[in-house]
Amino acid sequence: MGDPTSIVTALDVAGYRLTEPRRSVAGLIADRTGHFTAAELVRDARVRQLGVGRATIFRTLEVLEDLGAVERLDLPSGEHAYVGCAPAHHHHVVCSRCGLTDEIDDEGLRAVVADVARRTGYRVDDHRLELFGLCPACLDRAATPAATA
Amino acid sequence: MGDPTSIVTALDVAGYRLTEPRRSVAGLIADRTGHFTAAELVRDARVRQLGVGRATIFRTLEVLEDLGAVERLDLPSGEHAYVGCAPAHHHHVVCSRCGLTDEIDDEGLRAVVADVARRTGYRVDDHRLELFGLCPACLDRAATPAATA
DNA sequence: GGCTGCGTTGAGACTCAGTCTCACTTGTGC
DNA sequence: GCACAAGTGAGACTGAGTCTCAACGCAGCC
Repeated sequence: MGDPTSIVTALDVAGYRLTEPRRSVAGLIADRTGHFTAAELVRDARVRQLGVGRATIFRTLEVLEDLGAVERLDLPSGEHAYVGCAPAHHHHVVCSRCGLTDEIDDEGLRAVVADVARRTGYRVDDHRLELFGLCPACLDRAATPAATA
Repeated sequence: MGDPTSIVTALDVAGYRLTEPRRSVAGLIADRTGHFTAAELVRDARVRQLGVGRATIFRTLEVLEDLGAVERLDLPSGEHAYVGCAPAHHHHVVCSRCGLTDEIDDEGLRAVVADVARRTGYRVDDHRLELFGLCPACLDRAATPAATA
């Protein structure tokens, strides 16, 4: 995503302290294009010698998830991953090859959820939709015979 | 769900051996109405003194998931749970209070998925929808003032 | 029914994600 | 600059899930 400022701002606005470790984690997340696991951030922090502890990374991710600055995904493999994203209700389509994610708005799904609620009698409070497939770039690469090796 | 036969049959049809531990696990799953975790099955097996090992329960769940006889859910808490279900593509609505689950067919969602694919350029191969809320029984209970304690 | 091969099993060691505790540090308001 | 609460790092801990390996037992064959 490239810009840690929005994450830092979100923390500031929510009344959290802007500490050095939190800025570092924001930077790590900003440098990620696709989804990432907590373990990957821990590894990144170690490689860059940021001196940020494991516990801090988990805590910061938890705070950022609360703020909606990152969202948690459950990959088909069962892994828990995160993506940096805008703090509004939406869903993600995830490239199974390169890990790139795109945000999808809630528009079409709302009718589906309402329909399910009507048919089952449930009151639906929360929902999660995740789509997995190939992003346009990976589709292109897959279509080019030379690249299939 | 009440009937372990369908699970046992699914194993048989797929060419898996019908062993005593597998029948036991099928029985445990059949006795469950809502979702359950692997850890719960392990506990159940120990309580009923079935002599089924932890590893066997994990392995059997993996096989049954492959066969589509159970499906894995990711609860909002981050826990991995399973539900026994029919081996056809569908989704689940889960009661956050009692854990009851209902199956939803894929009907309305297909258009949403197609629309997302068109707009993002992704080729969507797989998707997962999970709805969380209150089942009709829990809604009733919540509406009865005496029961809200 | 007995034999045999190999798929399956249980026990337990292991890995790894995530949580918790606690003494120490640091950001922020005054 | 100071005080204090929020935040931190280290590391112990927990629990889910995996892996290994010797032993077991199901199912096909005679």
